[in-house]
Amino acid sequence: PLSLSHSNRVMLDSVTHSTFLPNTSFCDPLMSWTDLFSNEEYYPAFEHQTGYSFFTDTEETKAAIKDYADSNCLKTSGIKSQDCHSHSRTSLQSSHLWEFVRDLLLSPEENCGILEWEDREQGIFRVVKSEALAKMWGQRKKNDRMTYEKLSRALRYYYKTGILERVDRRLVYKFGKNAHGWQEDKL
DNA sequence: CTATATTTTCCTGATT
DNA sequence: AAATCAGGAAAATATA
Repeated sequence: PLSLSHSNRVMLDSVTHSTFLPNTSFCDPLMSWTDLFSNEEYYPAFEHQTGYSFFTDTEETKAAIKDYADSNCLKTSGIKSQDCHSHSRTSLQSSHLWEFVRDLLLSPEENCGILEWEDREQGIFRVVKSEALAKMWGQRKKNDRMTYEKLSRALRYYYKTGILERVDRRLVYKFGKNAHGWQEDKL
C-alpha cells in the first residue's frame, strides 16, 4: 500500500536514513490493526526505537514527521498510545467517496481522528485532518495525487444529488436524504 | 462500442 | 497569508 506521496517520501527519506519499510502503512484502510500487529512483515522497524530521537531536530524534519505520522494515524508519543481495537472491523472497500467517508466515520480504529461526528443524530460530521483524509482516499483509489481540494470538489457534487447537505461551517458536512447506512439505530 | 455516473483535474474568484 | 469554499468545464474511469 502506498501511504506517502512521492514528494513526501523523498523528503522523509532524505532526512531519516532509517530502515523502516518505505511502503508500510500503519493505518491501511484495507488492513486492521490486529493484522498489522500479528504480521511481523508489517511490523515497522522504527517501532522498536524509543521515539523519534534519531531524527535531527529541525522544523522541516518535524513537519515531515508530523505529516507522515498524521497520514498513518501515529502520534509522536508512540503507536501504542493509540487506543485501537480490533472489533467492528470494516474493510472500507466502499466504491464511492461518500460511502468511504461514511464507513470511516463508523469505524473508529481506521478513522484515527480523521473524521469526527458533530451531531450524530443529524448526520453532521467534521473533517478533522483534511490532508490525512485525502491521503487515505488516494490510497483507496491508488492515486497519490489526491488532495483535499480535489476531494472536497467531489463532496460538493453530492449537494446536487442529496447525498450531502450544505453546512456553512468550514470542513463540516451533513448526510442528506439520499445517503443511507450512517444512522445509529439503522445499523 | 455507447452511454451514464462518478469522480479527478484544473481554474478563477470569494471567504474565513 | 494560507486554507477552505463555490462551481464551471472538461478529462478520466468504471460500469452497465
